[in-house]
Amino acid sequence: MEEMEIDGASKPKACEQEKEKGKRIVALLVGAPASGKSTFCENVMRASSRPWVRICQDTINNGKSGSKPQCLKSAAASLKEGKSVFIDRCNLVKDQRVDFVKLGGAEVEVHAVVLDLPAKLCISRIAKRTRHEGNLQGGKAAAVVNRMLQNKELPKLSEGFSRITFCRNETDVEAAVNTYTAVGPLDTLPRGCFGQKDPNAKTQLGIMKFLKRPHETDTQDSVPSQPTEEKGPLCKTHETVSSSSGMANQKIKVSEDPVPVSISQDDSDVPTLAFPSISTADFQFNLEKASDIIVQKVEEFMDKLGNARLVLVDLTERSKILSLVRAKAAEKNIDSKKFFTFVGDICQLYTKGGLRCNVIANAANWRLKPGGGGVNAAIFNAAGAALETATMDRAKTLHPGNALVVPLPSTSPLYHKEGVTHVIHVLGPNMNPNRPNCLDNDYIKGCKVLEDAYSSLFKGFLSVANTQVSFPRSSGSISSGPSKLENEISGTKTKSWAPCLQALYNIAMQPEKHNKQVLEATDDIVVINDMYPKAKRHLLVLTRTKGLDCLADVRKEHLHLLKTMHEVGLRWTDKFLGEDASLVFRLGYHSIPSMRQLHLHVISQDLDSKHLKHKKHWNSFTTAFFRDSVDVIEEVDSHGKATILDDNKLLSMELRCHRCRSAHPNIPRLKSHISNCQDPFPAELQKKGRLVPAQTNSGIEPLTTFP
DNA sequence: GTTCTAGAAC
DNA sequence: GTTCTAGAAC
Repeated sequence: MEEMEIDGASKPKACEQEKEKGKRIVALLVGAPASGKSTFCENVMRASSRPWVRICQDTINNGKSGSKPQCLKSAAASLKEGKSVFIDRCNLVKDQRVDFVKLGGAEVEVHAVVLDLPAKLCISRIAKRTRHEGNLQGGKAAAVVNRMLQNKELPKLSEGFSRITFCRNETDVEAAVNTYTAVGPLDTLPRGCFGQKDPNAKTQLGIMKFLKRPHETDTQDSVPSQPTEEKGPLCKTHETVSSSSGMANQKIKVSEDPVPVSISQDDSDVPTLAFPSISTADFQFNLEKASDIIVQKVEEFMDKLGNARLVLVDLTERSKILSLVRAKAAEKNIDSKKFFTFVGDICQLYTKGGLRCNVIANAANWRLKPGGGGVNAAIFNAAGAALETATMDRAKTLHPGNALVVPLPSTSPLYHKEGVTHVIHVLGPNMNPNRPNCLDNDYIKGCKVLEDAYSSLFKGFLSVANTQVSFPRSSGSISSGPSKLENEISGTKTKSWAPCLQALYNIAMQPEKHNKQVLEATDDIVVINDMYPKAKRHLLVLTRTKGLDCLADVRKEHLHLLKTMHEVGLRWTDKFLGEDASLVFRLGYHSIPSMRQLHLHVISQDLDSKHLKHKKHWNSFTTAFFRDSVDVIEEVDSHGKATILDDNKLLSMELRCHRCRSAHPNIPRLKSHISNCQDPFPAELQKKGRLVPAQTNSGIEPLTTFP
């Protein structure tokens, strides 16, 4: 069909049909390692309507690094298919670029995008990438990056580029991403040099685009105003109620035309947290009590807010919680500039409501996963995969009363459409018996948890508000707070080991269906052998309580259960010790388990098993990551919850013998050591019955049992 | 949770 | 060349 040659050295000929497609683009990324080249490509490709292909020398060879000719060949082939290509390799000197420039022709224009970021930023990113490996990559990386940058030759138009974009900081990069994202299949970009390099440079499109009101942008997904498509109550409620009392709904007109009406120009820079009422929807928390708590907590935080604002949001003006809160806030004379209620969709506050909120709160579930309904589903939906990834990078679970601040990657639609820079997940108390951790109408506990939830939320917001400018400005003097670095997170990986994650849960729920594995079952617990024992004897005591998935979920009401599990575990150690008196046992929980459903490990301290293969296996049983059952019981008894040591460092710590504490370079050497080490266990372990030996040897305190 | 494997470490 | 690990994939 098409006749052009794919040999990189010969320029492709245009044929008539192709003119209709618009010109293809070869965009050479130019930048040091970790300057963000791949991220740039991914960010553009995620949202662009133009067919792009990223040609990455590091992965072109079936995921392995390949050669320049391979890249050239692949680029030519993609161009032939009508696609535009990103050349994702350093391209720091002219010689490395020249062959790619030759791909250009009548129907193919060649661009350079220069990610000329500070060397120290690239180096720190590399260090970050490899830090957990515990080697000295950081130092080496610094030398490599510095040397590469010393020899760099910035591209010039005279090399044959029709357009060069220089990015000197992350704001420039964002702008360039926006610019390239907006180039549709038939569009072209202005020719020339853009960015600070050229004094005659025109202002970059990207920044202007952002500063325009959203309906004016020409991004691919902006559609003509069609109010009939709107789903939320906003389209029915055209004007929010304003009361003449001290506390009012912010007076915003929402017309048929979804053009936002700014409250005032100044407001766009005010750090603003929009939050839904926590726990009052699906979790069925009493509205009166909830509104009291909201107002009380808002009042507490009022004088810490500075110029920041809090906005309680609900979908409908008939919202009971909004009117309750409004009335109570008015009663307390709370400054309505700093705190007000707002009717609208929390995912479209700016585009549909004209309200700028740089931070929004999500009424999350304990797993921090999308789904369910209501606000959680809506926010994850609107924010895209980037939020899910960014969230999972920070935490896997959240327990009631807590909040988790997640900087929103700039790739998220919520970021570029709504100006949301952070999402704060909050989990409140649950009064709905059909949801996990139901408090069974215990409002004493419930109110405490809800108070904690709002405190955590507002604290999280303040930490964000204090460290960043809420919205990009035209001046280019954007303060790049610490959170900016987080935009590096690239995000489409999703984890899908759900089936094995559920295995323990399934057994606990239906032990009768797992006869072969179950050693013992009562109404409260199930005992099984660990499927991959990490010692001669290793079994698990599972709770059968629904919604009790891990140690973080454990509260005082589970104290009796914890004691039962411990007693059952001890009973099994008796049996094993009768068979082999040389064994010593330890009973405890992993701080963050991999598998769902709270389970107590009962594990012999030989730690002699072919299944113990990795550092994290070893460290999960021999560092503070392993929480001794006796300690957990004591902590839950006295503080209502157990200490969770959720620190990846613990699992990647150096390998040390659990008896003599000597360090070993790798698992095989460690194993060979422990097979001979006869040292006594550390004194710490010999206290409080953390160790369970055959009999009470001298020096080891008697077992702790729980009546 | 395990398995697989590239590439680092030796 | 062989051993070992970390990370991806499942």
